[in-house]
Amino acid sequence: MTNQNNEVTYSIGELAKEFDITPRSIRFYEEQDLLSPERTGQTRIYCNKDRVRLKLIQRGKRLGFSLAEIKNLFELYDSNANSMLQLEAMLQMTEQKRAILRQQLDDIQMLMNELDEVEKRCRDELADLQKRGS
Amino acid sequence: MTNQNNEVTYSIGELAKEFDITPRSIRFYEEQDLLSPERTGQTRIYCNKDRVRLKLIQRGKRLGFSLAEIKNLFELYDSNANSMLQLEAMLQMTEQKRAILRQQLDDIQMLMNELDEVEKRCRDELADLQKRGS
DNA sequence: CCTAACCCTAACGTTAACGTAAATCAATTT
DNA sequence: AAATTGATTTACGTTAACGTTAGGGTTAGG
Repeated sequence: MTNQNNEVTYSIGELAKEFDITPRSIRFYEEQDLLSPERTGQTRIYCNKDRVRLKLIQRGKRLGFSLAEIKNLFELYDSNANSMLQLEAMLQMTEQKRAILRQQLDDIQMLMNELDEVEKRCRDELADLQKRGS
Repeated sequence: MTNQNNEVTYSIGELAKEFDITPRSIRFYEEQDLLSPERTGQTRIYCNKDRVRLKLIQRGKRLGFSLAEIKNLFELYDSNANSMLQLEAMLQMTEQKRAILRQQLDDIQMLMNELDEVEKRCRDELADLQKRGS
């Protein structure tokens, strides 16, 4: 659907289906101030910004971030800091998040290497079995 | 300390301090079958393998894995599969985990890009303020 | 002998992120 | 008109990963 400004809108059910989550979750995110959809009477109307946010929420969760941290990132992104102090605080925040991401990159790299080993051992065993078997 | 085989051992307190967690957590991991330390009477004695596992647990948690998934990875690694079926199941598992890690890599890349943007906007603002201020 | 610093078990409490159930309302469909 | 479909609020239930408290044992030092 579209609203009065000809923007695309979504119902809670549509978004739930698209992102494979329940309406309950979407309402919960709103309760936690991660979303703030319009209303038509009682029913919620989601715009494209809300949809993008849902995507970001999923991404954050895949990285093991809590909803509070994700909200924090939203505020970082939306923030219109105007004082030097605020701006410097923001730079600190971005650097902090960056550190976490770097750590995760390291972690992933190491885990991948281990998976390589497991897989190699596994393939060796398989080859061995086939040799014996034939 | 060292045990009868001249291997290095640790008390629960030492490991707790080293990894900056509580003894409670370490005992909980044992309850969940992620650790299985020796005992001397009632008190737990941890060897180097246990220490390594704790490191892996931390890493898994940083990536947002549940303790059950981490245990799963341990089993993957320790497993001495011998049948073709088991081996193929293991290869499936490693590929599955790999897919998750690839997804996380993508997620991290995108988040990093966004942080870049936030930071850039921030620096521009700061430069602007300083120009005005001087 | 007493205290401090460790260790232990047992068991209830807590927080995050929803799940689930009940009761209601509005718009279609049959 | 009755029933289905999809929305709403309210509120209690659930799971994971510990935190916390209570009660008790043992070894080193003063």
